[in-house]
Amino acid sequence: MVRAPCCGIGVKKGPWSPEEDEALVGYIQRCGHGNWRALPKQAGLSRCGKSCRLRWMNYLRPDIKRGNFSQEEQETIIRLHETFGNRWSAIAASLPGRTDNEIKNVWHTHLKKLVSPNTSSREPKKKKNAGGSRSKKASEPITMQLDTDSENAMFVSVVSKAQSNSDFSSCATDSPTVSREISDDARGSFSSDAFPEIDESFWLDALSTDESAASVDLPPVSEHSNLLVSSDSDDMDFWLQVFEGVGDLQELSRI
DNA sequence: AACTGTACCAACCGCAAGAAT
DNA sequence: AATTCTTGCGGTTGGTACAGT
Repeated sequence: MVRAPCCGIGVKKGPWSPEEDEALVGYIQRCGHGNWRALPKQAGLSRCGKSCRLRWMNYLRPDIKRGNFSQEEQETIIRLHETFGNRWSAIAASLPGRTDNEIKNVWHTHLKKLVSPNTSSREPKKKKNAGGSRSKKASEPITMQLDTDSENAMFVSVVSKAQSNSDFSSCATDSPTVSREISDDARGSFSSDAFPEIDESFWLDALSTDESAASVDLPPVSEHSNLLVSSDSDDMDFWLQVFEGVGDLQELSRI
């Protein structure tokens, strides 16, 4: 079968400008994204639909949670990677607000180093930055601490001495509001400068009025837990506790 | 202060699956 | 049933910031 070329000549590539973001967000807010291929033309963008979709899904979506990954999220990724391998979308489905692309990046830049190199069998191929690099941050001593006493007894704390208060904040555990703050900060200049009119209410409105936006809402975490552990009942209790904890944090972060 | 190398992240590319015709 | 179209996914790359020398 012949696949139509994604991007024709004259289609812009590279980083998105604030104006383009604004056009894309504005269009999706008004009309949704029923047809990604037709969207760029209708929105007045010189981008291919694929690029628009990626930008929306990975950055502009209102439910994106930006900022550092909490220890719980990191641990969840590690454990889910044990189950799913490189099925990033499946892992992302269990981490509300996180994108597969972001998880993939975090895995390759941080978490992969935490697990045994032997687990690379799950990764079919890799050609770039295959170790041997002089690490500034991630190669700091890492401790995997199993907490057997606290309420979060099933969490394995992944702690980097250098990252504990830099790369990876403990936002989700320290304060449920911090992730929101980080998210807002991390949205960068366009949301606060180029998009002064887009505030929290905008995203809430977009979520409530745009059915397409609503379609990306993730089902309750507890539903995922059933799927996740269906093949490994030994982990059932673990994941129930993990996702209950994450779910609670998500709820709190919305307050 | 300048240079070099690494880490990080956003974005692109190609493939595959599912939907539509 | 076959073909075409669209979307979604995973792998990979390029640019930038920053730490180390």
